[in-house]
Amino acid sequence: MTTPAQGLHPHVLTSLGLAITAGEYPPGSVLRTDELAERFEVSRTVVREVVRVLETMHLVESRRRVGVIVLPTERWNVYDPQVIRWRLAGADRPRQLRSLTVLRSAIEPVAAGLAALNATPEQCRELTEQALGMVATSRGRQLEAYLVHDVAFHRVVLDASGNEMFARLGDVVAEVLTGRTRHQVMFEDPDPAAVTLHVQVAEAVRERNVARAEELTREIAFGALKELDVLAP
Amino acid sequence: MTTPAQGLHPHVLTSLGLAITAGEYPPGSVLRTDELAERFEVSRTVVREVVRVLETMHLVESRRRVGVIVLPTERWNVYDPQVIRWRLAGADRPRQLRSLTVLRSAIEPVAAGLAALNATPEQCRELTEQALGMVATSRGRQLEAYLVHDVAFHRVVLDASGNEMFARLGDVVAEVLTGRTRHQVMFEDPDPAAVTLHVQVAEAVRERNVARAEELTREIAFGALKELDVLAP
DNA sequence: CAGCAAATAAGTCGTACTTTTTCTTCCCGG
DNA sequence: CCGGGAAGAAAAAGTACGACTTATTTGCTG
Repeated sequence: MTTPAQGLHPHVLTSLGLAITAGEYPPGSVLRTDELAERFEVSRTVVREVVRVLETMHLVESRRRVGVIVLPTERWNVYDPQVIRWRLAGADRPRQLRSLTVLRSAIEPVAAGLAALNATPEQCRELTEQALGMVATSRGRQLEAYLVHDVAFHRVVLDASGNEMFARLGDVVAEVLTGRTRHQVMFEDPDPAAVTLHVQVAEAVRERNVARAEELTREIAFGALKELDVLAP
Repeated sequence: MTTPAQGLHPHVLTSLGLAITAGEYPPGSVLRTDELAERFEVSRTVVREVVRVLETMHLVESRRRVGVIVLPTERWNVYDPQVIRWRLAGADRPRQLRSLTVLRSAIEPVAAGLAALNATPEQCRELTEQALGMVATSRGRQLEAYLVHDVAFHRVVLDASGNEMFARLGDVVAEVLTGRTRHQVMFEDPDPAAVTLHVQVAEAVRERNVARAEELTREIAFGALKELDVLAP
């Protein structure tokens, strides 16, 4: 139940973070620092630091004479990679995966367009390489190897966009892709059409074809949405 | 120079956060906790909590026997509202505003499309109301009042999308719009074309016209990009 | 060059004290 | 007799300080 922990703070932080994001403490619940200190067998100092961190994630709010109050989901800092990881580990993983995939479908086409505008030759090369890697590993149950190339590909696109907000979404995309491979129904080899699309995106970026890079990426995103049946019934 | 402060922790946090995001300590700089404690005239306890918070924002990294190391920009949690506010207060405000506007241009059209699909009657009403408010305040130097409606409008769209990742971007959009009004060259009344577009978006959402809502919002975003000349020279 | 020893700064702990906020109680006036 | 408000008590977070632990680096020595 408890994480192995190297360092007390990380241990308590992940334990509490997981518990809260899992809905173990409904919004409005009140925790007390010394109660937590006792429960985790650490000093109040450690608990306080953890609470401060959870507070910046807007998972909780600390009020004098009251305690540490769990905040409703709408307040949570859902872009915090740690929060994302916690939530993906929990029960509403599917819902979370949908939200994030919709986000991807909005961001990645635009990012790809910008990448076609801004990618360095090195990035173009890297992109092509990863796309070819995807082709090479797309058959014969090499899902793990395929995943590595897939993640790398999307990361390069986001980086090459030249927009830092997009670039920082690399981790999120990585989580989504990893989650999909490992937990979704993906006994089959990847869709050949998707693989082809990736190769074509690499091409489009190399040829500085903004509209085409954007449109092709839109198709990839569309595929991902279909896979999770986010689309209307 | 120092913030008024209600509570030591917030004071030290904002001071240090602002200093770091302003580039006052270049990446790789090393701070020591008791040096900071002395400088801010607070106990090491408070400094440690602050450092822990800055650590979750990936502004710094704390290493034993070394100290607190300032991380490079690429590591920063640029989606953290606090970090955004700090950076918008600093020198690279223009660059920041561009990044965020590009992000908006990717997100908001998709959000508007989803809003057309998912908005409640109440949200449709709210949307129309804000759009009309924009019309009413778009002439005669009522920039502040106009801003209120503009912010509210975009917030409703993001909320109505039904996607929590989009919804949480409301604050970011608010910051961008506020920043634009207050610091950009905006002595003129708002562009009438933009105002009309907002009214039309409200219409499209009400009529459940997904494609039209998306396309109109894309035009709004395009206008915002043009305003900051993000577009290619 | 390997390995050991010392120095250093963060990590942890316990306790004492302060401050803010809320709950209780009691008194006064209506 | 009841309501309201002020004074007081209580509870929990916020802050401080000092002692001790532990990991890591540096540098010395064999």
